[in-house]
Amino acid sequence: MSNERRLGRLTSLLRRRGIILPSYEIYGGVSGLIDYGPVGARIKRRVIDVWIDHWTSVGNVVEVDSPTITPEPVLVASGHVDEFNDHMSECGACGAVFRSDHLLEGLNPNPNSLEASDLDDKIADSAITCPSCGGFEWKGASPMNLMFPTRIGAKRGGRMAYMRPETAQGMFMLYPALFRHFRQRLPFGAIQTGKAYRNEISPRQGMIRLREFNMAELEYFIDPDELPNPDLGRWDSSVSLLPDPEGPHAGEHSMTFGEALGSGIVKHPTVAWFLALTWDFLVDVGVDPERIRFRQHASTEMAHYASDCWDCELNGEHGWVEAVGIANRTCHDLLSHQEHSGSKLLRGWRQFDSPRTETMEVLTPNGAVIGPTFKGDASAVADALSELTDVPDSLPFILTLADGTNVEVTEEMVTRRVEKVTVHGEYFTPHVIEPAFGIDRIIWHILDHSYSETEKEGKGYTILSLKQDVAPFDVVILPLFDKDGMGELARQISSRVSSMPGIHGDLDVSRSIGRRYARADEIGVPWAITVDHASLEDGTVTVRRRDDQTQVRAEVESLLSHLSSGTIGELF
RNA sequence: GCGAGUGUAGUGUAGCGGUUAUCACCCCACGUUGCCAACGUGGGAACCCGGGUUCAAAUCCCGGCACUCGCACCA
Repeated sequence: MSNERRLGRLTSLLRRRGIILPSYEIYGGVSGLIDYGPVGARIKRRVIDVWIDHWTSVGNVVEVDSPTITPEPVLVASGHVDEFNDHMSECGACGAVFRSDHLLEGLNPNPNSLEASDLDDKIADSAITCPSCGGFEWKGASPMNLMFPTRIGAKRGGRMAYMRPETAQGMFMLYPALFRHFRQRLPFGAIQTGKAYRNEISPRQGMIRLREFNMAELEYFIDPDELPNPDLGRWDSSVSLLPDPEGPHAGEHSMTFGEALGSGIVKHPTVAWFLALTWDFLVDVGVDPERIRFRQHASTEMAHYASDCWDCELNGEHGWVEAVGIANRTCHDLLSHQEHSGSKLLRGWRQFDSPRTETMEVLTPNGAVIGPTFKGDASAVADALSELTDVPDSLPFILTLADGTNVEVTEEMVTRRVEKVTVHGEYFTPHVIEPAFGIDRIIWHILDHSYSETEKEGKGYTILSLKQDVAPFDVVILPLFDKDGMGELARQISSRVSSMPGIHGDLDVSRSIGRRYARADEIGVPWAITVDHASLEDGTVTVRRRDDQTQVRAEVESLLSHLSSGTIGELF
């Protein structure tokens, strides 16, 4: 079976069986948008459920949910409005499109900060020709915003907004509530799953680059001065790491997460811990461990907010694809939101082990002199004195007020004193470690890695070996024939299975038994229960295991209890 | 966004100016069948969208949309 067509056959299967399909197909389809069909939606739901369980079980992580519509100022503060507004120049001769600032690379100190007209002028002044055809017929530079703009409010007065390009900002907005929820004690984290939107120029590769996609992000807030000491010993197998190609460890390494942290390749212990937890999650949902690797961003490709960034890449039909990004965003976001919004709630409190007594020299203003001397400015002078950190050794001296004016402060105006203050702690801006998961890309690789084309009695046979946790159905119930009461018994069992919490069963009565096994194998149902003639007499059924197609006979009651406890495997 | 190629039932395809639009899988009903895509009979389902050329268009031309590949883009 030819390997280059495997991608096509897998895509056909996904469409045929209602897993992944193009959106709005009867209207011609829209590039970059996909539907999860009846089977795919179930897989997606379960992948997300596993993800939420995985992170909330860390303990100090809670789930939140915030809007996808985001007011512009939030995204100005986060840097997305600038970062997503690259100007593009189009060659009028050959139609090629380039980033305007890339054309000016090396000719202008900071081309990224220029307006469209400035860019056009610079390109004209520098006589830059089209790298593609050598022509000189540039059309005007125009901004290409990768966010979907919208307005909040009807008619003209609406506020400018964008569909969120990531879920993270919503969690930063909730920081004050989280800080209260966790009783003002770091570290803690918030997770959120949901849609994010990026108006990609040309989405390609099926569900790898989408315009509307499913993200799952954790923002984990830490005190940068407290380095945790996570126990990485339980991850004892080696993983593939590709450190910064411009750094001292360039090249591919195979080592444990503990070794990666110990050697300094991974800089922060929390980052190392999250790399390990990410690996666990991916393996749990059925990604092939041999096709996972972690790649560190070079400092030149780092996102605008990150100080250390690792991509978790998965290998499949589209090559190595970034599926998870784990970034140390430091205090960038909270600090920027603090500056833009003026809020003082975006900080943590660091309690000292024991209160510190600090003695400091202060100059206490002498109102009787300052008042008459400075009149209206007197209170500004008093304020400036109280904020003085370095008290001058000698008087008089020149004091700079908040509005920038300088005044002379003489001996009579102040009293020099030594003050003792007891400080119990200090405010700081927490740092954020963010694992961001592209759910669609992960689902793609689960499907890719689970899809196997085998032979059965000389004919091609397809199995999707999904883990039970992410399979669309836990079990399919099949009467051997839909007659003699076998169909009725199967329906009874099916309705009992359906009432079991967290268990999904499917009933299939049409066509031959072999065909129904094949249909179930093709969408990854791990177990099949068959009701046959013996079932009518002694209350037993057969249980078939998808992965090796073996069957055992079991009592219905015992089978159902194994099903609810997730231990069907013990029957074999 | 540019260039090239490709769009036919749910899937894979044949047809390349005039066919009742081919074949297979598929799906449904009935029959048959004592466990792995069995069989019989009957049935269902398609020319991407819009314009043009022509007596006649799935077929030729133009535009749009989508997919694949290359270039560019991918915070």
